[in-house]
Order: sequence, then structure tokens, then C-alpha cells
Amino acid sequence: MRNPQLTKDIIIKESADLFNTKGYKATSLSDITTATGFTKGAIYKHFKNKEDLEQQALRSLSKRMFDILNIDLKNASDFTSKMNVIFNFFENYLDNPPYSGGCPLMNSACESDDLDAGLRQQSFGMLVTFKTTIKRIFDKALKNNQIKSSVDSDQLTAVYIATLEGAIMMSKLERNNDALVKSISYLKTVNSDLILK
Amino acid sequence: MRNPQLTKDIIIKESADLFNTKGYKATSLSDITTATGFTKGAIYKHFKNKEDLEQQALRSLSKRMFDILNIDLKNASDFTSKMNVIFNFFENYLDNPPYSGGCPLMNSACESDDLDAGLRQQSFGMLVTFKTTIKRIFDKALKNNQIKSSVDSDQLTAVYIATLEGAIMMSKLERNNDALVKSISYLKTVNSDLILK
DNA sequence: TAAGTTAAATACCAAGCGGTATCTTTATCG
DNA sequence: CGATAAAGATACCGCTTGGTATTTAACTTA
Repeated sequence: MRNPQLTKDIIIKESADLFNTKGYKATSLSDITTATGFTKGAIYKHFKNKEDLEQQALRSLSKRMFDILNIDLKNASDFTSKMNVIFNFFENYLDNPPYSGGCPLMNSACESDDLDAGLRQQSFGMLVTFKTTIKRIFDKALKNNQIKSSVDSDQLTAVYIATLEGAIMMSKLERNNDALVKSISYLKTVNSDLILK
Repeated sequence: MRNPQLTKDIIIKESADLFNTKGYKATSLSDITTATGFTKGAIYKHFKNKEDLEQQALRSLSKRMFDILNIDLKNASDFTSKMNVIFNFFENYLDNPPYSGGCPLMNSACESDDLDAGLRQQSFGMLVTFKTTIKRIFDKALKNNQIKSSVDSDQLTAVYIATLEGAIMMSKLERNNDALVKSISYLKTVNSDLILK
């Protein structure tokens, strides 16, 4: 039973997890062959080279993240509940993560120096998507007079993302979600101060 | 003219910069030999192995960071000016950094997965030092009634560090200090709300 | 100055890397 | 069915990696 598409999906999924935990450059092709059970022949049938695989893997991680977020965001009606979708997503990062190894955005951003243009661009696009997602929530709430009109959505978007990403880094390093819980709890109080009653 | 100590210092300094920009695993010994002008023989005279060099390099980066911070913190008297030392330090990260490649704490934290115990521990210690530095500023201000007694210094310490680190990641990825400026500007308003007049 | 010691250079090694060429197997379709 | 094409396995390649053994050069001290 052969299934090329399934093969490709498996390679992407397994390598994505490896990349996100071990790092992109630190993950070798033999790591991927042992994880997938496929050989190099199969990998190079579906991907031009390792960098191509790295990019497609990161794209799949990005998709996985925003798919989850968007589904839950669709079901949330007002500002507070939408923000809670974001917060819940990150609060589950350590205990029940959609992928292991922490945030793919931060991981790829940290690793992609000036050399690796493709991976960096992919990572950059992920940040843009993330910013758009958050900013849209603020702007909609502004438009509907749910939050104070003085709110600077660009600034708060940057602050929220920075805080969440930084907190993930800390929690991963400390191996407990203390920083993540503290940060999210703080952002919730900030949030509630924005709301018009 | 031979100077073993100078040789060791040069190797540490050059490799530290390489590690912080290219990444630890991604930096090869030959990268270091070409950067320093020394040969492998010299390197292995002073360091047990590459991991040993990695750890000593990170330690030197950590020292460089906190040396700068502590000098300026000593000259700052009150809460606001001490916090401004922290903010100024990070605001200069992109334009006039004490080391290139972004924050060594974040870089090492991201790269050190479960495998690399030594580097992770070093990175962890750096986070502890950073937390202690910030928390001490809050606690002293609390003790001297400079800020509101309701301030949770543990929580704010986590939030401030998370925000600053996350903002560095964003600014590095976006190649401008927009996120960093926005985040620090935000933290300054938070700060001013804490102060007792 | 000669002997001893340490710093650093040189030369070498096995192992693993990403990548390719080739071969075998499986599916597709007239 | 038999032919064709695609999927995937196998075997191989040149190169780089971290690391070591050995040699040369420089400093120290008697």
C-alpha cells in the first residue's frame, strides 16, 4: 500500500516536531529517517533539499497553530472571550501543547540568522499573521465600542505578543509554567481595564 | 610574544560572538579558528571540548551583560531611574548592542534542548540573575514606599522580563526596533502608574 | 646557556553530514 | 495482461565535523 501524499505528510509532521524540539540545523536527515521509518530516497523524492523540508515543516507548524486559534476564535463573540482564546492557547502550551518544543515562531526566529533567508522569511510571515490576528481583535473591539477609544492597537499587539512569547521562553527554560501563568494573569487584568462597562 | 591568558580571552570573546549570532551548534571549530587566527591546538589547550567552550562563552556574555547593567544601576538612586537603566539597555540592543546576535539569554534558552544539559543550566542561571536584578528593584521601591504596596513584585518581574525578551525576538526578526520601542514605551507607562506621588 | 615546560601549530582520524545515482518495487492504465 | 511511470530503498560520494597525537616553537628557570 503506497500513498505518496501520506508519506509526504508523515515526513513533514515528524520532521516538524524534530525541528521544533532539536532545532532545524541540529536535526539531521538520519534523525528524520529513523523517526519516519522512510529512507532518504523517499525524502528527496518529495523535497528539493533539507532547506525545502525545513520551510515546509515550519509552514505546517504555523498552519497548525493558526488553524487551532481560528477555529476557537470563530466561536468567540466578544472581545474578552476572543482574548481568552489566545490566552488559553498559550496557557496550554506546556501541559497540553499542539506541538512539542515550544513556540515555532520563537524557535525559528531565534535560529534563523542572516544566512538562512528562506526560513527567516517563513518565520517573519508567521509573526505578521500573529500580529494581524491580535490586532484585528483590538480593532474590532474599538469599532464596536467594547474597549476604551484611547487604546493603541498597534502598541498593545506588540506588547501582548512579546509578553506571551517571552513567557513561553521562560517557562520552557524553567520547566514550569509559572512565568506563563503570571504573564497571562497580568494580561487579563490589563484587558479588563480596557473594557467599557 | 606569547600570552596564554590573552589567547584564552580572545577565543572566548570571538566564539561568544559567533555562538550568539550563528548559534552554538551551528558554529564550527573552524569558524572559530578563522575568527581568532588560532588553531585547534590552541583551542584544545584551553578548553576541554567544544561544550566547555560554549559554556564559558555564554558565561562571559552573561557577565558582560550584568556588568554593564550593574554599573549603571549603582549610579541610579530611585525606582524610576533604575528602571530606566534596564529600559535603556534594551532599547540600545539593536542600534548599539554590547554584543551582536540578540539576547544571549534567549538565544541559549531557545537552542538548549534537553540534550545539552550544561548550556541549559548556564542559561537558567542567567535567567535567575536577571530575575533577581529586577525583583530587587521592585522590592526596594516597595520597602521605601516609592511604589504602590499592591505591587506583586514576582509577577511584574516575570512580566517585564517576558515582554523585553519577546520584544527583542520580534525586533530582531523584523529588523527594526519597532516592537522594542513600543514595548518599552508601554512598560514605562505601567511603571509610572505604580509610583506613589 | 642548557634543560625543562608549556603554548600553539600541524597532521591526522573516524564518524556523520547533505546530497545523488542507481536499482527495486509498487501502482496506474491502455 | 504487459508496459510505463512513479515511489521508495540502497549504496555511494565528497566534505566537514569534533577530537587527538605528535611536533615545533617560545618562555621559564637553574
